[in-house]
Amino acid sequence: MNIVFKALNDPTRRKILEMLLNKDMTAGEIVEEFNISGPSISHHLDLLKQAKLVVAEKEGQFIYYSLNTTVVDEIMKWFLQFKSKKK
Amino acid sequence: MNIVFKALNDPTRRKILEMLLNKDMTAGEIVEEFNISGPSISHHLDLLKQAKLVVAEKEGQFIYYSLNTTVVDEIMKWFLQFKSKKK
DNA sequence: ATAGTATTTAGACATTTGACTAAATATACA
DNA sequence: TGTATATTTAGTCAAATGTCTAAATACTAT
Repeated sequence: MNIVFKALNDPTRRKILEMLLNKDMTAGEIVEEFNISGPSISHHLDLLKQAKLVVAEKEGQFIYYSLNTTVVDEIMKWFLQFKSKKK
Repeated sequence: MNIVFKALNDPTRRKILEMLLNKDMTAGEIVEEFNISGPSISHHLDLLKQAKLVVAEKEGQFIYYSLNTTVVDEIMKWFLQFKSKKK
């Protein structure tokens, strides 16, 4: 839980998640979308991976990143308790 | 948006939100629930206030904190785009 | 007015974070 | 084998974060 909120607490990482909504991407393709060095993006991807928000799959010399939306369900559950609050 | 994710990225602050689900509380009452100094809790409350996740209302010498769940709707919307992802 | 309670503000400090460059690893291909 | 490409790991550094104590502010009541 902690790690998920941490992973989401960064605009770059949230942007990456949104980009992956459209299509799976290699680390290199993701890097091209930002004015941030490769190693920095790699670090962001690592955090997203730790939070299980993305999955990495090696394909030849590329590594494809894709969304793993199952963790979103868990987070949503946490938020839902606030939605059902009686006023 | 940024400030909301930031506010949520701390176990103490999330715990405070959960506590406020049950009842409105004064800063002092909240402090009693943690092994953290008053000023530190005050700072956490300030962040939650900035994110508009809580509302503070002065009542005599006390300040009552209560949930403001409308921001939750906005966050939920952000998460929903990932729920509707086709596989 | 004075003292006591509730809370915040200010300032200091250690830890965490996000960025960078340089180096390491892994794969592809000539 | 040797070189180019893709990506990560390692190490450094400045800025942000969470904690604390001390001091300031605001209200209550004697």
